[in-house]
Amino acid sequence: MNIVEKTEARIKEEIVRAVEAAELASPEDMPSVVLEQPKDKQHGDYATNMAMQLARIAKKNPRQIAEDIVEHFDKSKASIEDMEIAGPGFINFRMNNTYLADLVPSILEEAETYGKRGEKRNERIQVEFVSANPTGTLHLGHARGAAIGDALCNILDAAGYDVEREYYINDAGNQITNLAYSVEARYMQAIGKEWDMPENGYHGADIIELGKKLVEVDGEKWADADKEERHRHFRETGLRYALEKIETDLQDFRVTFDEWFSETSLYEGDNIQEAIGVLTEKGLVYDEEGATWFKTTEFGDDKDRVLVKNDGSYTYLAPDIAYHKNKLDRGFDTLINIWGADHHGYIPRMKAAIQALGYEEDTLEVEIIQMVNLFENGEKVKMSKRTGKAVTLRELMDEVGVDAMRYFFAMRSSDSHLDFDMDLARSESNENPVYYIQYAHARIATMLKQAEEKGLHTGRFDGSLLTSEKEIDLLKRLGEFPQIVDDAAVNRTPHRVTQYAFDLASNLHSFYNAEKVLDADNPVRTASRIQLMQAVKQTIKNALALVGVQAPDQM
RNA sequence: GUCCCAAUAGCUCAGCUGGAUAGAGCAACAGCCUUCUAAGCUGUAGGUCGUAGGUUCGAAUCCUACUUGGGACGCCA
Repeated sequence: MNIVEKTEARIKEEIVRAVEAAELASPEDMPSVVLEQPKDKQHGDYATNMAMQLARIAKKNPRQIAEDIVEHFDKSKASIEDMEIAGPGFINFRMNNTYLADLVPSILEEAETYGKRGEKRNERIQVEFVSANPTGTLHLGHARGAAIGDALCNILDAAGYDVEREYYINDAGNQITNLAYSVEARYMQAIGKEWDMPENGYHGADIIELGKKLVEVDGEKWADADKEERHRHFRETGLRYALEKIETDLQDFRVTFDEWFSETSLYEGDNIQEAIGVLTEKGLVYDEEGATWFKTTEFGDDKDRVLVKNDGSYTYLAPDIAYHKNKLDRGFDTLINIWGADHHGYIPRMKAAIQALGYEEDTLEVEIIQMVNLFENGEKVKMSKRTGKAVTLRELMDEVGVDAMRYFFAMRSSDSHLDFDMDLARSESNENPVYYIQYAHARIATMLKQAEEKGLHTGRFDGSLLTSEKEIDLLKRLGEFPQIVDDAAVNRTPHRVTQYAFDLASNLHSFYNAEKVLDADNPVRTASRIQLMQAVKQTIKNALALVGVQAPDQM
């Protein structure tokens, strides 16, 4: 806990104590204390609505309750200068804000761990995201999923959860067979044979290229090879090639995974039969019209779902249930799946599976990522100019850079559609929030460098000199950071962090224009402000790191 | 037809699990560089929170119905 959190906790404790002392509520009836920072500074530094919450319990007028609380409140318990009752019964606290300056040395000491929770929560969370089929390149939907998923993982980790990132490789279905046949066809064509592409083949240029490459590597040795062996080979190489490409794209996008989980591995073990077995034992499986069904309606789904088709093969759901059983068997407390909006209809049956396997419905959380629309020159970009197909993650990365993409994709609540303005993302101006924030960081870097050149960089820190309005604003903002991270983690809302970085940058720019840091005539204040700047710089960097954005020292 | 998400300033969006006069950014208007990066700052203007009900001390927030936009409703993955 930093000094701000400690102070807030102390105020809350004292509110509870005062309520009890005034005999307004017993401990059982005690509402949870809400302490908020009023939007309007006129209302003080903190406010609580406790009196209103108690109105029903104490059966008294809220303003009268507020007076009782204030009467029994010991102001010396926290750095409280003044209290007042306002509006319908708010109690406003005006703080003696000098305590805030203690933040600076503590942030500098914590450095890159500032914002991170000290103690672990002992909760293991697995986040599965991207999981794009290995049959093509990653497009923008995957990119947003990757940006939000990775940011969420960073945030959960910072908030004290044990996090594992996983990518589920759909390497077992028909699509992979099609991929194998497509690679085979391109290989054969590359050595001059007439060979038709499969009906649902992948016609992308990359597969043509792969065909040629395989000829370079192996010559014509596969032309007359045993059919089964040949198919296995093209299947494996096609897969490996596609996965490598995906992994490279993601790495360049600064997203890495702890685990790449293969669907095929579920088939190799007895996992799918086992999972179906568990459901069968519970009487949740039946046969009808030659297929095997899972009674998902028992758990609120619209209709029951097929597990085994009448041709004996599994639907997608069957291995997916086995997969989730596997995840649960690995001992995670919570599973978070990040899915595109087009998969939301799948949630009820997957939640049904989780419950059928004997777990609480909430053990699985599904975060739905809404669609991305690209805009350029004010117009919607439907297709890539280069390929005529959907714009890929790689293309956009080349166009606007990773920082802009990571920030833009994470900056909106995930359940709201995202309009991605390419001109804005590329723009090097204050309109672009990424530049705005990075510029704040770079500005500080410049100041620090000059301070060093002028020999002003060393000196005693005296927090009592940081009392201007802008300095207090900055300090308050700095103090919020751990709580923001915590909120973003608990509510699964990474955009809170992008928002915070922007607000902090805004406070910095505002301070910068109002006050001068480097002042040779005032070395102690200069040293104190330099350390404040270092704390701001560190915090901006930490916040950006959570969402995968770099913090350069110069622009 | 059923289900999910959205609807807040001209535009793009926040709104911290029900609180005070609903906030940012952009666009508009008016200012600020002999001073640490003007890629910045300060100010003004801009709102019936989609509509209608309901819940209560109090609703953008919770409930119901409706309207509009997007998506999903396979023995595809």
